[in-house]
Amino acid sequence: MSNMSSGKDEATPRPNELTAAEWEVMKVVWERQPCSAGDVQEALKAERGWAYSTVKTTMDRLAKKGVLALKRVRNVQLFEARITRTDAARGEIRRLLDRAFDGAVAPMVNHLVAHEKLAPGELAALRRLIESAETERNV
Amino acid sequence: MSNMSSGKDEATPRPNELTAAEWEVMKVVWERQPCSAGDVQEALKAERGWAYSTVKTTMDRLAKKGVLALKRVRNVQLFEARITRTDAARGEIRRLLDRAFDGAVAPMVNHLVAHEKLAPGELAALRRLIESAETERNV
DNA sequence: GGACTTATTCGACATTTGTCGAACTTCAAG
DNA sequence: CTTGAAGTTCGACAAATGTCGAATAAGTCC
Repeated sequence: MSNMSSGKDEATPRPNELTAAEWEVMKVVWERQPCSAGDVQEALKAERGWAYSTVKTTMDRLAKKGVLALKRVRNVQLFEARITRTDAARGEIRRLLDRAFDGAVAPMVNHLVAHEKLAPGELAALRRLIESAETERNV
Repeated sequence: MSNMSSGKDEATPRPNELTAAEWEVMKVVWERQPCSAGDVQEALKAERGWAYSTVKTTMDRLAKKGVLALKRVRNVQLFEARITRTDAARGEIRRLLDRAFDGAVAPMVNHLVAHEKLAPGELAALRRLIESAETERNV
């Protein structure tokens, strides 16, 4: 017992988990890929005061992890995401789900709805979303 | 500028974030607190093969962080949680929310409902939960 | 070609986390 | 008091993360 997903291993044996810093740069990459380390550093200069090398190191590690693809054009390296933001989010959620909610989705959503602030309209939107999900199931 | 905190630093300046290992021991503590490091090690012996010192170190760090309270009884130390599991979950969710969803709750719930597997009944339960939340708002 | 501007490469360092083992302190008994 | 078992303290270590700066390599322009 205690197994996992039915075999389907590709180039990413271990789940793609991004660290805080990695998320920061990935967000920029997803927005303006393909882009160079300089582009990202530029974009983040305001919020984070990261030095070029900090950003570059993070991106290199990301590339080593297979999260970013890299190709050179002239003397510049252009990075592109190998995973979508949704994929990354899913990995993150899985981790949280396992760590804090023993893998159960419902309790987590429950917690979100019960303890986090949701704008009035968001609740309605969520209800609609769930309703459509239910309908989908019953079709 | 940027920062004039009306001096109010106590024991928990920064949000309580627990690491994977810490969650593991905290889950046990929440279940059978007050308890000793030995108790926790015992309880986790099956799943994790952790040595006593591993568990103890983790608990000490937790205590240092202020997440666990400690009192001695004779020559034994008994630990007790200073935060509830819900608090911890909230901290975890906040972190994920900020990291991956730019702080927006709705997109996260959306993702959960749309991409994670939910048992048929769970959707209904969730819908009910949301409905009651909506009602609460309108009362 | 030389001077500049840009990127890139590498290696470093401080922290945090995951994991321990060895040495030492206490108690309760014999 | 002597002996153990049970518990505690400390210090270590490797790997992962956050962050850089200095030394290099590559183009660009006159």
